[in-house]
Amino acid sequence: MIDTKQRILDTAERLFAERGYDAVSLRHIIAEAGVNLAAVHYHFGSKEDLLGEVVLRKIGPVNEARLAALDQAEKEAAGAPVPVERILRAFLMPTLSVARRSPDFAKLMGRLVSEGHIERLAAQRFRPMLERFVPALARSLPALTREELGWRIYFMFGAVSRALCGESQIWLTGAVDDLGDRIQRLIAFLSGAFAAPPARQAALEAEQVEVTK
Amino acid sequence: MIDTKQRILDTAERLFAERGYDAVSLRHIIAEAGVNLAAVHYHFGSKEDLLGEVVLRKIGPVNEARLAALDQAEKEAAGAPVPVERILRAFLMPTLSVARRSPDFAKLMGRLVSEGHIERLAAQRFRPMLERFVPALARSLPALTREELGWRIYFMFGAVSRALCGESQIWLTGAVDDLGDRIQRLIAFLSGAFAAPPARQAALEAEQVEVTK
DNA sequence: GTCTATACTGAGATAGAC
DNA sequence: GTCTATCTCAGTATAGAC
Repeated sequence: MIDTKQRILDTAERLFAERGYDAVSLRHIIAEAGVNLAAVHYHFGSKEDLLGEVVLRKIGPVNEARLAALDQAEKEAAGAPVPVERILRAFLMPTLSVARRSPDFAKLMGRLVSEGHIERLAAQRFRPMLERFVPALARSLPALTREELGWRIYFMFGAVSRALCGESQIWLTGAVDDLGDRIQRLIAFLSGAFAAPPARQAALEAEQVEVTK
Repeated sequence: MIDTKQRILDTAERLFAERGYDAVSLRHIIAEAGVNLAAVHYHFGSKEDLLGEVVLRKIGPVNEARLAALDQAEKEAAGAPVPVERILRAFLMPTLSVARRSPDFAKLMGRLVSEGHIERLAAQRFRPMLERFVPALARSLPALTREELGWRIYFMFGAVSRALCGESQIWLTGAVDDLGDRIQRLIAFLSGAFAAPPARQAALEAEQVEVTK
């Protein structure tokens, strides 16, 4: 078959999205795709590289939509700093858009972010997008040092991954579980988080709570 | 040996903390502990259950310290709602305290949180602590519905896990990497996040950014 | 260049002897 | 309680057919 590679990619994407990376073996994939095990390694090299190609194929359009949304927001701001919430919307709404079409993929993305795979897998695809968003945020948040902002963005990804792949809130029961709602709540959460005054360095040594072993 | 179980626990804790759950095989553990492979399954049932016992053993004192710190904060508040930042300190400082003594364990905790293992493993150990912290937060944040607060706490854990186990910030170079600093920054970040006004439900349908496939 | 068949190593788990 | 032997299943590597 000339489309062996495509069939592997499509099947892998579906299975990874449905059940997660670790839970899906290459043998599951090849069985459903109707190809040989070694073909996977021939075309992709390894299971992790296969995951990488699955992700990269989807992440490109998302990041382009993010950049387009940021362009639009900056045009509307007409030279003034773009409100943080507006920047966050530009960043998160394309995710929601993709998630609506393939909800499982959003879960996979969340899982990959939380497991730290994304940074390694898609660094080159994220960089151009981040190189626009980080300065935009920096402009809108002049009170933050670059370092402080960097950490906040880092923390942000943790919260984003929860919004994307989270399912069980052990302390809540029977909560409505619409991804759109979650993203809205996330944007409110992050807007406040970025707007917070920077950490006081002096506070570090101030308090020492000891855990008695 | 009568201390086979202890030796397995101690060795597993060290290796899991140093290299992560997935990266450590039972065969690594038994080799270093000098016990038989089947002994692990006899005493713990499975690798995951072993991880559970390792975590539970450490998490108890941390949560007790958290509760004690919250008690102290409430005493100081003398009946008034405790400031959110104070509650966050009560929650996060014991983590820092443990992390200072065993930095690798903090990383393991962060990893487990981000992978969603913690909720399942330590639900019963977290519940009593959360049943104090959630109402305390609710009192200090009357503008938030219980649901909104629940999601914010959920998002919080995502950010916490990044602070605990994060290492590489792909868009920053040469950042100082002290865990105490990270926690301080995290507290500032979360203080703002919790204080943010609640998400407007109406906003959900307002904006539709399409990703052109 | 593509793909198949098969083998290799290491993982977690288990049955049963002692 | 402990240990040997073995099972199934994973990801990976390679030789060779087309």
